[in-house]
Amino acid sequence: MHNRCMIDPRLITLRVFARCGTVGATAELTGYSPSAVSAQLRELQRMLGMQLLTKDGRGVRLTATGRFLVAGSDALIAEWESLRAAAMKAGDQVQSHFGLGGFSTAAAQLLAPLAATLRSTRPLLEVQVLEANPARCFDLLVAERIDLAVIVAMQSDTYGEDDPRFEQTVLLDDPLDVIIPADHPLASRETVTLEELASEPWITEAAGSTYHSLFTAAFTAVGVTPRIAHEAVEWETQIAFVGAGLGVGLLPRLAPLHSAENVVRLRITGKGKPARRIVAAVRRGSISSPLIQESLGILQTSANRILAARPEDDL
Amino acid sequence: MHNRCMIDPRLITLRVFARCGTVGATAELTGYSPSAVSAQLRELQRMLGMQLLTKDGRGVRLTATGRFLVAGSDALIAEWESLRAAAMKAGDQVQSHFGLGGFSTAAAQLLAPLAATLRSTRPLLEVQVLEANPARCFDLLVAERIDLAVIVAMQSDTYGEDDPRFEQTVLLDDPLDVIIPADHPLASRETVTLEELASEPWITEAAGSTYHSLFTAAFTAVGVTPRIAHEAVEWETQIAFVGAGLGVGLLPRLAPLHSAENVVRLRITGKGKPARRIVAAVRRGSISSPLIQESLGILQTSANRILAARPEDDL
DNA sequence: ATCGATCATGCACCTATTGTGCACGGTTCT
DNA sequence: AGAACCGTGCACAATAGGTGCATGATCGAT
Repeated sequence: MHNRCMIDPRLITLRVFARCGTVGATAELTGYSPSAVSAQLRELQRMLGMQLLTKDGRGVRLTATGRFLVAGSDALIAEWESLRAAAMKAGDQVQSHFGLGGFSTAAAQLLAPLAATLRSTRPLLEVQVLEANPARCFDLLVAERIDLAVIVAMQSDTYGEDDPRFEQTVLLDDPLDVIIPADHPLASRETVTLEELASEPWITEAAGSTYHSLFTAAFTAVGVTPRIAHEAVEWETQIAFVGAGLGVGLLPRLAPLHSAENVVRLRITGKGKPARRIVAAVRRGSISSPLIQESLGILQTSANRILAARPEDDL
Repeated sequence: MHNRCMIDPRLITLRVFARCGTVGATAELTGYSPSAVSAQLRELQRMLGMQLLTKDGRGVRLTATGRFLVAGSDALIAEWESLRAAAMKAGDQVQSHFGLGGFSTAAAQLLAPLAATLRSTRPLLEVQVLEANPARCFDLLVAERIDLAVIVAMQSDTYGEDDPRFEQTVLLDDPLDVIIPADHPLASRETVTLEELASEPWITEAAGSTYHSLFTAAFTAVGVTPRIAHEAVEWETQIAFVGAGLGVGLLPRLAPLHSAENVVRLRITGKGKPARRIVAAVRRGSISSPLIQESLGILQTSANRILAARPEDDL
């Protein structure tokens, strides 16, 4: 937790609060206790001589001044990250701690190799990996709990693609496959189109959950409205449902099917080739840091290796 | 000492160290003990994972990385000052502490009225005034011990007129007068030229001291090389020397002659009208802060009042 | 060459900041 | 009315961060 420095940690806490709106959630995200967050915010106001928060029902809310300060602090944070990165580069220095974040399949296939490589090339560096969904990864970046995140790009309602707080780099596009029961009439095919599966009962994530938008986007692209029969939270569960003959589903190429019985994975053809875009995100300004640069290189290498293992028409 | 905040105080300490070069001097300027400064710098290096200092003889010296960091931090500090000022303005907030610095005559004629006015208009604000020479005022600004300084502009070897760390505002030009013994042949005149006094024995500050450059600049402008007979540290002493008939001297209009016996003050005419320029200096970015703005207004008013009391040909 | 001056730093110690855990009061929803 | 939730105040504990003194290293002057 030594990462929170240089810029007063209380300001970082305020930024996290601005994101999640309650003291409790801020505490959870920053790793402090609620009382600590409360005390920090109070102290910050006292120190700056500004009223940043107002009572609002049973919670608290940012004042106009508070929102102004948070908005303006983006540039300040970026300035510092940039200076730090430049100094690290100029001085050929090494940092001691590096926090990584990512979702499960990314963690397995991209972050794990990255961590392993870094561990061998930089033995002094203590690498910490946190598994978290994309939205939380952004939160953790803001909270300075992690320094680099590998996530699925999504037009989140809270974090845009060009958010001034981050810089994002595309690593690879991960196509979505169809999984169907082994005894399904189409199971012997190599490829299918979504149109062919339009009338099937679909299994997906709950609406509003992390990757649900991938599902809807895929069908929107081809103008088909699927019938959602079942909902699952984990890929594993979804696979099991498909194996039990409850319906069909979409599964990203990177998500392993393991040796699931009774389930077949088919590539999707047709005009809409659904895919999820996997990107690396860092705090704005920090991208020129040598460690970040090296990490992005390693990630890109892993991504390229994955791409190289695919049939050409899939790239 | 709550003023040092937001940006890690250790970085401020590093900046002060970069200015004065030794741990001891940094300690004196910042108000810490030498051990504290040493510990801070050590901790800063550990935290950033950068080597900022190297042993150099019996002292320490900045590494290239250290210099880089210090240079880059100018923009960071300015960014924060700017954000803070904007937030104060946007939120119509008040700060609780305000540090002023200036040299003696400025303190008497400009800072004292300013402090008095602020005390009445903003009773909650605790104003602290520090008397210090211009170079030290800049140091104190960097060290964040003061927020505004009223000084004599000078082409210092360490702080230039367009230093990226400060913003300066001209308040007024304070002409230099000649003081001569009352029994001097020229004492009955209203005005003199420096050429007329070229052969007189001059009394001045010690070479290298704060305002000595004013003296040399005045004579350089008219191409005369004065004979320096005596040296004094304080204006009072200089006046006493003149009163004792030891020679003649230059005295800024703002410096009071009190009721010194045997001494006459004469205006200087001729092509070179020597003057010292009095300016207000603040940390870059902070100039748009409401409190700074109000202070500058008050100072300008005081300055205008002083100017208005002068004969027209002297403005 | 020696002695004193200067400078940075380590150590013992102390203080004050800043964290946690728990209890409490206010607010909203049912 | 009651339950759930949210923020905050308080006692207490840990730790960051300060001072003062002693020490070692280096430089300059005698």
